Amino acid sequence: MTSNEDIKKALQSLKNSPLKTTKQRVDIIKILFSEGNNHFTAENVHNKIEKLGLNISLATVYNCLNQFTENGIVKSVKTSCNKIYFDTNTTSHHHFFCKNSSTLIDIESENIKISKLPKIPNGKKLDSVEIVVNLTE
Amino acid sequence: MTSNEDIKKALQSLKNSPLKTTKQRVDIIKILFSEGNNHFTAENVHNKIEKLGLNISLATVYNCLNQFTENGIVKSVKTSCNKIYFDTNTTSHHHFFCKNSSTLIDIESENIKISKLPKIPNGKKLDSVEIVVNLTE
DNA sequence: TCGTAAATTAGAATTATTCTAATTTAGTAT
DNA sequence: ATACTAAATTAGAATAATTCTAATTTACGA
Repeated sequence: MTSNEDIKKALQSLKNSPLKTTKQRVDIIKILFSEGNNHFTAENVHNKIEKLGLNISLATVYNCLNQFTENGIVKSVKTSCNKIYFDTNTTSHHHFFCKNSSTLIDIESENIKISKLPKIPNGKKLDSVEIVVNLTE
Repeated sequence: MTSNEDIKKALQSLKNSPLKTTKQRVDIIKILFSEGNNHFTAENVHNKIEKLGLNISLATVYNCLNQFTENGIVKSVKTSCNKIYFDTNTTSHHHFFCKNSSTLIDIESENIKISKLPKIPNGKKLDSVEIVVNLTE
């Protein structure tokens, strides 16, 4: 799929969500989805915004990314480096995390298999399984 | 194993490490290992210290926990709630994380199995695999 | 076009953690 | 025992990522 199609799809998701279609949100979606599947921190996105000469405050970037996450437009990933990454791949998948370069790389579901899961403790429900394969260089 | 034995073992590890055996470190070890395997944030440990009427600064708690981690006396676990937990279980294992109560529960290695791992990207080395099974209530 | 709830914003606040630099201490050598 | 020195402790400042506040602006249905 070309990045143009990705952008169109994400903009459509935005329209289908209860979120209003503002200039800022459209710009942020264009930045997020212009490179295919990718991982961004709020800071990353804000830097791109500044490079493009756009004017969107960091608070808005955080607001948008959080609301995009709540509405299934992006996914958030917590890593061992205390930063939240936002992932344009919203399918169920896992990650490599390179500790040296603080880089995330997707692991598609079919490339990793769990063959045994422990019993879920009483009174709790399974929410999700997150696998991070940590790498060094 | 009784908690007394756990404490003794941990104090022995401290002696075997290059770290000096200070009153503060001994007190912190006693707190950590008095309940068997457990998970603590630095704040948790500091609260217990205050309840016991001891006087150890939060900075020292952080210093000690980090050095204990470097020296294999405890293990650190990062969770999706941006806090570092310190785990008295230093064996290779995984975790349940309950999002509602921010509680960690150990999953012993034998109770979870990965049967397929993806190819490690070129130029990188496998460091560790972390599995977190997220739960809700 | 208006009205209103939602969005944006700058900057302050918060939270967890680390740093700084002065003081104290542990453990070794004398 | 004593003195020495590197390591440890400490209070408080600093940092970093993120969230909050409250004032202003905007989207969009009536």
